[in-house]
Amino acid sequence: MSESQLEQDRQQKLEKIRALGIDPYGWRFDGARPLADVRAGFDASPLPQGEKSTDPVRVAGRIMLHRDIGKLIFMTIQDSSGRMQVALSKRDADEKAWNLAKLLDLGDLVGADGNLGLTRTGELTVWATSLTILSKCLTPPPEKWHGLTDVEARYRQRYVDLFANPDVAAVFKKRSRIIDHIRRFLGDRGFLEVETPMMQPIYGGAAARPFVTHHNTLDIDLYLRISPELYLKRLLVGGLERVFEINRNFRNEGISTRHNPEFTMMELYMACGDYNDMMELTEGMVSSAAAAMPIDEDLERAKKGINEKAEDYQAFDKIVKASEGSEDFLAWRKMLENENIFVALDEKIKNLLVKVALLREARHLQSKGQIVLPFGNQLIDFTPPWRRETYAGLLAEHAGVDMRDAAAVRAKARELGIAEAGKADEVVINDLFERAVEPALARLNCPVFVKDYPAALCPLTRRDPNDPTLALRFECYIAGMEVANAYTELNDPAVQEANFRTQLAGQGDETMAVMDEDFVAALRYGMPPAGGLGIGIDRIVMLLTNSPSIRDVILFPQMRPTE
RNA sequence: GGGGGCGUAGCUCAGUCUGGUAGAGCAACUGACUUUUAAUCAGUAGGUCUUGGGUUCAAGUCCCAACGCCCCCA
Repeated sequence: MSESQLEQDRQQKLEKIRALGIDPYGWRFDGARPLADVRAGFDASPLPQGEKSTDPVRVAGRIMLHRDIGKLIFMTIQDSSGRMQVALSKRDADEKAWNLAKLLDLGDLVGADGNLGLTRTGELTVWATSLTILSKCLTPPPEKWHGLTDVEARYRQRYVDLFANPDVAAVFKKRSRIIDHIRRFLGDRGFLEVETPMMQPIYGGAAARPFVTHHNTLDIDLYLRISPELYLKRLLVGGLERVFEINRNFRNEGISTRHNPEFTMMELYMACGDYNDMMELTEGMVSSAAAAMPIDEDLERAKKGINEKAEDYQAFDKIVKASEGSEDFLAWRKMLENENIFVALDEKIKNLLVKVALLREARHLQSKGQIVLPFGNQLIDFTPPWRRETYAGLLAEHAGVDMRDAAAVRAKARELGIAEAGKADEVVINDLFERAVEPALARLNCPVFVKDYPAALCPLTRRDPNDPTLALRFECYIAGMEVANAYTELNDPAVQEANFRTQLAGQGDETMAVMDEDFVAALRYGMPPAGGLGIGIDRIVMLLTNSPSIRDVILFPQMRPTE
């Protein structure tokens, strides 16, 4: 790899640091306090202007800004909690620290010991007396103002994205918080977290193409799981009445803004329950996770983003100030759009303004007890209870047809330009649903459960005992995304075995395609009736973090290798 | 799979329509500066314009193909 001039410059500085007798790749550095804690714990009141606190403080972070003004050096360092200014004065710092400071570059990791004080402009600053280099940054970091914006580079070099773009780290902190929340939510309700095989000799539990791998010693092919379902159900047989697993599934299919080949799924099974329990769990789990999202922090960050980036726009202050007193989002939004100056604004600034508007409204609604978060240009209301609609009801409402009237369904499909000739009835119904109903669901600003699918569409699913044409299944749609899928589970081994055989004969289009004799054998011991639920964690994180692409919520999304 | 867009300095972007010496800001280098904060000021340097073909006296620019990424549709 050839080094650019910039990298050679940095390499030379590294040698100069070594020549000072300093190891540019540092060692254990104890006691550095998170920058946000230092800031929060600082009390300026006993401190006269210009004076420094006598309490020593130790901090560490990456140098994001560096201002060398001769005999005074200011740096802004960043850790995962925030940023802080560190300053050295030639008069006060020890000589070694001063010489080192003169050799530092943007991106270097440093530790500093000193005392807190305010500068003339009131900026909280660590006035460093000694300085430690923790690691030299040999590759120049992205531009300090715009960060790393190249989408491809952001995904391929997430490690740069994370320190260069603070919003990115915020998303992944939220992701961790959401998953933690789900674990506790289920733990509180008596669910046991388990881990079942990711490498399966027989894959099943979903309709998907698997990845294949090979075990050398056993000399067998193994499949990366497409679902943990058949193992979790075995645990129900074993007497673990409530189990869940949060882990990866792998599906050998396309990649898009909503699909990554490996994705994280929460799957759970509840003995003696049914799909109604699954609805309650879904809305409880997701809405409480939504309520735990830090809207205030998001709002502060978005406002800061505008303040920094919109300096050139004179009308900007006016727009934001006008909004301060307003709790009426719609009026504010309208005002924004009517302002001539708004129309003239840069697209990025406009988006930020809309984002602030949506966050402000979400906060307002949350203060009134609703659970609302922004997603794109809309607000999603997660407040339970969520809407429960039947498949047939939605079809009647949005397509104007009776699901059981095959002729009417076909006529409507033709009217909408769907090719129906030669297709089975259930396929036409499904096409019609996708065309006529799903777009309407996508426009809703709240989650909706779609339940009681036509049995013909889910041949392997347990039927409604009162109406065998209906399957006891629901999917949950939020903002047009399918985020949850649940069933009242089948536990009759004879029916299960027949389903496997039907699948093997090439019929049906859901669940297992491969006979799993051990699974049938397990059912023969008796599996309790149960509700089963799968929730796409990545999609939930997308919704709760206002991320339009699944790649924005997966740290290292799958990319085609270069060269 | 189909359609559209993008790829220029380490980073962020102009330049492509209308072919004619490859540009700016940040970053870097040299110098000045003890309260800066996107520090400032003066000067210097930095390029296989994704890759490969083609058209042309001349290609970052036009044409074809490949590679990678993004968006929309199925």
